[in-house]
Amino acid sequence: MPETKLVSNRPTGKTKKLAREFYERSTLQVAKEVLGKHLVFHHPKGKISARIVEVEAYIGSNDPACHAARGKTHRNSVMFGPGGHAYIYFIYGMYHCLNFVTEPETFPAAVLIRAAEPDEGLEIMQTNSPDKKLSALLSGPGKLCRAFGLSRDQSGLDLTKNTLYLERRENGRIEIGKTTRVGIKDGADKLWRFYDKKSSAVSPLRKFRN
DNA sequence: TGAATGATGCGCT
DNA sequence: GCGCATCATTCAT
Repeated sequence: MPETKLVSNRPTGKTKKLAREFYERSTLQVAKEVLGKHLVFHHPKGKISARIVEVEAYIGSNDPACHAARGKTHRNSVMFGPGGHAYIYFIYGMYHCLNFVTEPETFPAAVLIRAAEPDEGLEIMQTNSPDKKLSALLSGPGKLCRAFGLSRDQSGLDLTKNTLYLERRENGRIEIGKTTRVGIKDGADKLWRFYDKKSSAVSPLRKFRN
């Protein structure tokens, strides 16, 4: 968890950055409210941002699909810490997934960021990704991390600092769709996947119930 | 248009 | 060794 030294070009004064209190609440609540927020990453090559449109909740040791279900390990230890940190893990030999740790310290839970709409830093993302089409750049958790250049090296980053964080840039309501989570075996009954119904950037439709 | 599969490497039993 | 919070490709309908 290196604290990358990068200069923030965020304007001083009134900040839109979400604070610790946003994350240290009920995971389902945080998951729904993350929709429409902007994910910002100060990549070594420049600023990248995207509007989050699809998430999933993984909640505590009683959720069999949650990485914390079988206790604390080196990999998942970030989830047991305070909310407002990044939990990034390596999966399927070639992809990474980005999560925001939620709930107060010792309660292991997180929100998986599954898809977003590209905003700033398009060229950087296109350089990082073999995909050139904007619509496909961030439409899936593995692709999102690849385009952003996020890996385990960034796991544990404090989202209240200036490298990786969330911003509130819009007001108004979002029409939220609710389905089962993708790609899991246990806990598949829970409707803990949330997405912006108006967005076309959600991950490819597989077999969702609603 | 949807199901099946291979790629690829780490974390944990 | 086995399984995995994925994705792109291949093959069948």
